Amino acid sequence: MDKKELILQSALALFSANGYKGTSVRDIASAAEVNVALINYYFNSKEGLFEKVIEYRASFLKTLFDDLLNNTSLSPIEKLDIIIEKTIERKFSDPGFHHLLHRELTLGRSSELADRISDILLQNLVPVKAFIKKGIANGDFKEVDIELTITTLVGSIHYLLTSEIMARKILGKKADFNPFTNKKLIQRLNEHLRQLMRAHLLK
Amino acid sequence: MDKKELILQSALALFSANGYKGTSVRDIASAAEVNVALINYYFNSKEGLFEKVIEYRASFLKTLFDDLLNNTSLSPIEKLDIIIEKTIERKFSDPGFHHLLHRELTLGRSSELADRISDILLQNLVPVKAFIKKGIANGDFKEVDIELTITTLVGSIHYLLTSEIMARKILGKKADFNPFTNKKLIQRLNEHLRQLMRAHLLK
DNA sequence: AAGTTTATTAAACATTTGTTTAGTTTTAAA
DNA sequence: TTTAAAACTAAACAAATGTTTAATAAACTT
Repeated sequence: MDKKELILQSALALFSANGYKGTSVRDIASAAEVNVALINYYFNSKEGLFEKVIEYRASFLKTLFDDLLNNTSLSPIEKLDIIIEKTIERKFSDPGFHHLLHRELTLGRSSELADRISDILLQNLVPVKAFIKKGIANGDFKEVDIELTITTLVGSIHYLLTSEIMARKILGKKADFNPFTNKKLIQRLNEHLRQLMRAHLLK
Repeated sequence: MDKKELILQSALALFSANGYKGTSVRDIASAAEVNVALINYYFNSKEGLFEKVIEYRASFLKTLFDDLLNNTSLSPIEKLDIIIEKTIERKFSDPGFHHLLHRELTLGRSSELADRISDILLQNLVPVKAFIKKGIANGDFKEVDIELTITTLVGSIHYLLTSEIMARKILGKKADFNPFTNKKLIQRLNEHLRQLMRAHLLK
């Protein structure tokens, strides 16, 4: 198999689990079963690899709301439900990667990287913002604070994914409960956010 | 001044800004202007210092809702507003420390520490949970998903504090806007959450 | 004042870190 | 098949890491 790809995969897994500083290039090389020097050969530096890892994985995150939201056969409520569902799906599909992004974002590190990461996180929010704005203009929605409404939507999901231990404690579950893979929790979150957003947005 | 305290203060600032792995004991010693060996003398190890730092700062976070929520002269709506205000205040009072807690929580590190951190974060949510539960039983509130409602409240605030860059982009602000200290933003967030929670909870 | 604990220090220690070098093997083109 | 580029490797490098040691200074105790 392509060793370059193997390095990217191993690095993604290790960075996600242990953080950037918590992962050594030797850890990565060992996991990918390649020579350490190959990392510098392909990616110049550990930092270079890190950037490529984010680029590599970020492409999976695009869910392209645009088509859905421009579909005129759907009611605003139906569109809202889809937004909620897709946003949950995206975050739950890889909590580790989201942790990675947010961890680096909260550090005082290179603002160029922070800039790129925040762009990745934000790209899916732009069409949602436009959708709510349009809904208000149409009179479908109440005059809410658009930006903070989006923050609430994403923040609710994100906070539940903070950590397994945290989620278990909030929900009052036992140690055998895995919040990151539990289908019932995903459904429960969908119902909560649908209810919340309906009450918040609809007149 | 007490050198032990100086170390704790410097360590808190550096761990908050650069993360646990991103901070060396020499960085801390240098900032506190003490000899490196003093860290091990007082705290045995870097890890030991880290735990003491969290303990040291966590005590500031207790806002004691209990008194407020047991005050019968306040209406449920007034209590709700206070909860929102105090929760925002607490998070905004030290975003760096919250970042520190959450960063370590998302890592696969020692689950004993993760346990303690999640307890710190959760301690203020317990009385809120009881408050909503009581409100539902009284008929003041709708039958909402209590745990996820709390998640929404805290998650909304937390997400806005993810990073300065992120907050600026979400809100469409320029580089000179500091979301962490901006009083207007705090007020705006208060208004948003009041509106949101009223629509969500009240019949 | 003598003795004893506590506070503080400079230096050394053993690992681990990311990176480079200089060489070998493999692949592919001419 | 010769040649050149690409892929890969073992070893070494310099710097940074957390921790310990052995010694000294300061602060109490008796």
